[in-house]
Amino acid sequence: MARPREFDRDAALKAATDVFWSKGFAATSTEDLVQAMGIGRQSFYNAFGDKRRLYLEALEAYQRNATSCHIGRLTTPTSPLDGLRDLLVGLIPDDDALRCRGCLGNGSVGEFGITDPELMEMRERMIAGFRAKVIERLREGQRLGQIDPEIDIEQAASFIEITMSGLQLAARGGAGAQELHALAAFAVERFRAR
Amino acid sequence: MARPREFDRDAALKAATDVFWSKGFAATSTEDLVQAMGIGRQSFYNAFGDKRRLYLEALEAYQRNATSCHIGRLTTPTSPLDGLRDLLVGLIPDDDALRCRGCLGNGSVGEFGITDPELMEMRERMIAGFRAKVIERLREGQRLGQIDPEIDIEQAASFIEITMSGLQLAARGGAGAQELHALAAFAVERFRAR
DNA sequence: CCAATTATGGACTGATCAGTCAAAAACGGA
DNA sequence: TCCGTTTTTGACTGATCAGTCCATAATTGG
Repeated sequence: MARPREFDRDAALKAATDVFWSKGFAATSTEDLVQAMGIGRQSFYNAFGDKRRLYLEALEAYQRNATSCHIGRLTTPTSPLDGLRDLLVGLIPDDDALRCRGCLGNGSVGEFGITDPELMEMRERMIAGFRAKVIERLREGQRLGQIDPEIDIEQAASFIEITMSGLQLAARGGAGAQELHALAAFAVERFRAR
Repeated sequence: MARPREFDRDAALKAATDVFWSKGFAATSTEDLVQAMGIGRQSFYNAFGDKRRLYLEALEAYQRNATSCHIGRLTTPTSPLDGLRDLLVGLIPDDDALRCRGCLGNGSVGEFGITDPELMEMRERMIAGFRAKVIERLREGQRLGQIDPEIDIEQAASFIEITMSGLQLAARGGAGAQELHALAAFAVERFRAR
């Protein structure tokens, strides 16, 4: 019916994601993008709309994937506290080049703050399911007597979230893998019942 | 000897800081800056070098001031745990417009990561004294039996730092003052000896 | 009052920005 | 083979970017 697209859309999206991830939105030019994606300018606009739409699509796919990984790490271990530790430790890649990119989602918060309603809507949409899983695991930990029964679960969940942000921002700032892994374990240990 | 400058350099620097703080480096144009600073273009370049030098100067002054405020809050209360709580709670302004700007230093980490050696040097220089004060207060807390003696002080200090980052990033993302104050208190409470 | 020096305002620079246009090319269906 | 549709290519757009130039203004020491 029509000429087929020559490039792999998903691969191009991934390449674009990597550029945004490393450099942020504002510092990334469309030239950077088409270069990294290996496609022509018009193909770029045909397939992805414009720079902002591409960013939104990249961020959405990134968050979806990241959340799924997080939930996997959180729920796989038998013990709730182990799950929480795997969640936090698993945020921090051993590979320097990966780790020092930090988190695209946090980058988006830092760059746009509350200025973009569409981004805020996306954040809320993405966080909800994940947060529910964290709460579930925290409750389970309290039920098993592994987590301090004095702790307020909602606050603990928020605390896990900001700890994730803090770890990832430290990673972007150049902190070492070993140090951050230890710090992740330290944070989880603060929940343990004694 | 020569014509005196007509504007207040410190006030102009403060105005520039506010713009960088809200929008980040890349998204701020020199036009934004001269507008906010209320000075002419040439005066801008005469007095501050260029956009990057101005950013470095703004960030340095910001960090110096912020660190001094943090240390004040940390050391004023008699009780170490109260000092740590004041430190974290004091990060979060009640005023919405202030709070949702987050922290310029964290913004710089998010925007530049490890790509700018001059920024990394500044970060290390700024963190050192503050971290020492946190460690001092933590040790005092352990000595007084207020802080869990099992806790490793170095890790606890790093943990305080990432908690600060996490809180400020959440503030930039639009989290409420009450929620973040409670979260700050929650974090400190994790240290208490029982 | 003049000379030296610095500050100011506004026009100007080439580079880069995001995004568009038009024509050629590659396909499937008739 | 030819048509309708979409992709590709590369040139092109006006806007904005960071930074400079220059003529004029304001100041102080001589």
